[in-house]
Amino acid sequence: DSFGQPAEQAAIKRGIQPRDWTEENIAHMRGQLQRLGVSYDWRREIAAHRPDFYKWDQWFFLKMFERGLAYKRKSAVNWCPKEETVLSNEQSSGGICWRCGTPVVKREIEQWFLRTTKYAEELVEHIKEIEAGWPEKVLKRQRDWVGRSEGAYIDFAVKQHDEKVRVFTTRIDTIFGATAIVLSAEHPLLPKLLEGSSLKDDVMQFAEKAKGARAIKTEDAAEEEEKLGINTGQLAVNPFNGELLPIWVANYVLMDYGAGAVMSVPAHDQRDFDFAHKYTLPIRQVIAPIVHGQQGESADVTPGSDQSMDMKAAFTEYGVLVSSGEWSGKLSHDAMREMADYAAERKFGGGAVTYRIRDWGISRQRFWGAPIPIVYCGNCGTVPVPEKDLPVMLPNKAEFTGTGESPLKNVPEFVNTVCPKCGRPAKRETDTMDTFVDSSWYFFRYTDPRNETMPFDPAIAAKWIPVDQYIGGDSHAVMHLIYARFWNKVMRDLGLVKSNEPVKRLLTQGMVTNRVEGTNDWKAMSKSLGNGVDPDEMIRAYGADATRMFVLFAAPPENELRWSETGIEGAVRFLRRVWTMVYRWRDQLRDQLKGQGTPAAKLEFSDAARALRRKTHQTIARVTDDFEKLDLNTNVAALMELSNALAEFNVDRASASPADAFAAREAIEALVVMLAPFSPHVAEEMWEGLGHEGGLLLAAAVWPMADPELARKEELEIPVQVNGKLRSRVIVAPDISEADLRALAFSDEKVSSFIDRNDYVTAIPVPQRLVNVVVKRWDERLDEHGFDAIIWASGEHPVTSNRKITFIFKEKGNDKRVTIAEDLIPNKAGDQYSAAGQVSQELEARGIQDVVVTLETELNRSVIDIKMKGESELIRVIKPYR
RNA sequence: GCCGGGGUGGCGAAAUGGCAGACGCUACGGACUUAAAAUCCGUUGACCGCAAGGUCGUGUGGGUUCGACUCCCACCCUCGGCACCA
Repeated sequence: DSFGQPAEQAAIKRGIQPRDWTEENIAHMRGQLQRLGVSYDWRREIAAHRPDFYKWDQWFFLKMFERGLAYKRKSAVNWCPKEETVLSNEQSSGGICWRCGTPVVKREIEQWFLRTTKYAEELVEHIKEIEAGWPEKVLKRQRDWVGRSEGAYIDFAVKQHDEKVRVFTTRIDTIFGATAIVLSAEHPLLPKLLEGSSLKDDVMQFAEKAKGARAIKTEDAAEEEEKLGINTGQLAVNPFNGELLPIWVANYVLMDYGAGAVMSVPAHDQRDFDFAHKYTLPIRQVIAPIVHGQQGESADVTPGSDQSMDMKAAFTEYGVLVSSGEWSGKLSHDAMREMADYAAERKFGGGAVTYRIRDWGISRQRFWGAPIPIVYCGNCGTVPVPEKDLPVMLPNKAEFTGTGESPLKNVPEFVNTVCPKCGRPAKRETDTMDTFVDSSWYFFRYTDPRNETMPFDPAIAAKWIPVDQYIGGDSHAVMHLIYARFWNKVMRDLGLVKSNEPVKRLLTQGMVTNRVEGTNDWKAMSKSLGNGVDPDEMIRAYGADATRMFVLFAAPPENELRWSETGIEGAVRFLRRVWTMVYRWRDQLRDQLKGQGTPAAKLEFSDAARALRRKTHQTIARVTDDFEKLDLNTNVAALMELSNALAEFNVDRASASPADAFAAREAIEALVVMLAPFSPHVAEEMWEGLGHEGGLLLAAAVWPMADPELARKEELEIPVQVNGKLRSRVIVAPDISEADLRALAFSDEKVSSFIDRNDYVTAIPVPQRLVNVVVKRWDERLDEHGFDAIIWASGEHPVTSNRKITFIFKEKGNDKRVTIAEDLIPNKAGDQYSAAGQVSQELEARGIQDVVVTLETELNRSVIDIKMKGESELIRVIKPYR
């Protein structure tokens, strides 16, 4: 993306030609990227400023021109009246010329536009095709940028004129509350309406002033500006009720959105409300909030009256219509639909969709961009340059004065040409294209970079496009990424691509920022701020591999990375450790490396070797998966873990047995291969060190495959919680059943120590993860369930070594204790049932329903289950036999 | 003002609703060294305890859940975007 401002600025400042400056930079950066080992396919390098590329910018322009997608119209630019030049937004910041301090004015000049508005609907609609792969924050900003909004147009007839004022509203349901019509200062109808009016001069003067004020307001967020207006003295007719409304002109109505005019409904729009307050226009409430079926009162409120005091702000929500003729009593949403239909039937309006997106102005009064391929002929007018004459070449040299005018204007060989139609002398367009034009489609050119007859061959592009993964900063969330989507749709309609969207997955990469010296600000590195870090210096100090690894390890890619060199030593150390292992172990692993070792199937692996192999295969699986998700930082962490595991698996053992050697070789080879994407140079060296010299380069080696069988854990250490707090751990087989896991938790000694004799206990086993033993007091638990009585398990613990169980009920609000079951000895099957049965009976006798009691004895424990009403879960009293 | 992202040790950061702090940096202690650097070993969320161990802890307050950094509600702070879009 080599066209644009910086090259031209350098030309102005240093008297160097943009082309030379640009080519120098490209060469420099190419060198840096290569030194970093970034493996692009350099045969596909392209640059926007080279004629074989910008020729196609021009070609696309011509195609759009043919189809009416490129057109010219007058449009405002920032203009310094003293220097008579166009200023960029930055140059006119604060409303004054950056050089001479003269107040900036808006000036209308002819400019070229691309009709992005034609694709407004698709730009919203097709979001659903990409939303799975794009960050929500980007999609949100794109939706806002397009700014689709549904509403209605309404035409208001102007009294005593044969004219209509059209307004757009999203709240047609409030139309009975309209108390004025407000036009933009730039409204084209304004002069006509004022003809012959005594107010003409005053109003036009106001309009001029309002326009001027707007011009000065540049991007330096004009503070909440006061709403100013003037009554034109004209009246408009509300088509819904025939009411006459005064027509005003005001500074807060934008010409280039909707219809350039609004109906003012002070009661239900905050801006209209503010305006009405200032100019004491009536405020009439026609929407009432829906409150418990009650409908609010409607009221005509004039400022100063009691009612207007009540209303501190507009009520902008939906509600119920009041004082709205036949629509009174309807809900906003129904009314909106019906009223739009009503207007359509009577032909004074109807439902409509508007968009906030504007056509894309691509004219730049600059040198360093693709010339717009247009010729102006005194005879034939605006004539497109024929395709065969492309590219329209930028001249090699120009004068850079920095006055703000296109330097092309002062290159006669460029400007003077002949008309392609009639052959008479003619002049070229001297504006060049916005650089976003280049960036809108450059990646398509990668697929077919040297094509001389087309921008790219559709058949070749079809293999690559849509892009699987696009990476860019979120500063491009709207401009570039909207234009690229627009361009894709244009190309689709030209038959060049099939898909609606150019990019399936988008990663918005975070900036690498650095402190700006002398401040506390962290800003993206840049030359002008002097906070850059030279990659070459990093490479010199730490090497390309450690630099790469550190940057990828330090934070996830979408985070901002605040630059700091503390930490990069860690990457150096890590690589050095792996390096040392490779060269220290290569002799012990020699047979394995030569492929002469015993095959794995015939080897007996020790526990440690099996553990190492497990780690190896787990790491392969994790790294492979994390690459797919672009979780590169955790990816590096995984490699470090494998390296740590290898270091623990020490070298003497590796030399001791073929099985250990096998495991070590497997681990270290996998590690080296997986290291390659991060640190390619050192990995390649290590690969050679592992005995692959003369064979395939590591860059061409096969990515290791994870064997799930080997990655599987042989046993698991399962944490045991009591009431959510970690208390113990048990070692289990990975396929242990829930029941066994539960039993194991109950029998754990540490767990038992948290269980009081009068508690009841249950457990939530989560296979592979943990067990949570829930211990509660019986009374709490029963209370929660609304039982009338409290059970105590008393005397000896419910099932004890002497196997005596005693249940005691304590009635609520009564201290009397009632023993319901005593001396139950669950010994044989029959006894169990009778014991359980006895408890059930007693419970029922006391009016406690829905309780199922079972009693079971297992090898080393006894359990009483009591099933509470409405619960599937068992509450257990449990005690292991001693 | 509206919209969006984010708030976890001294720092960068991990954690399909299931052991908070993986991995690394820093710092501290130790080994090696005449010494330093490098390297290696150990400690490193806070608090209590000689220890075993315990208590607290993911911005704040509530909620859901056997269980919440993770889900829900309200609020605070912060970064970013938009800012008269009818």
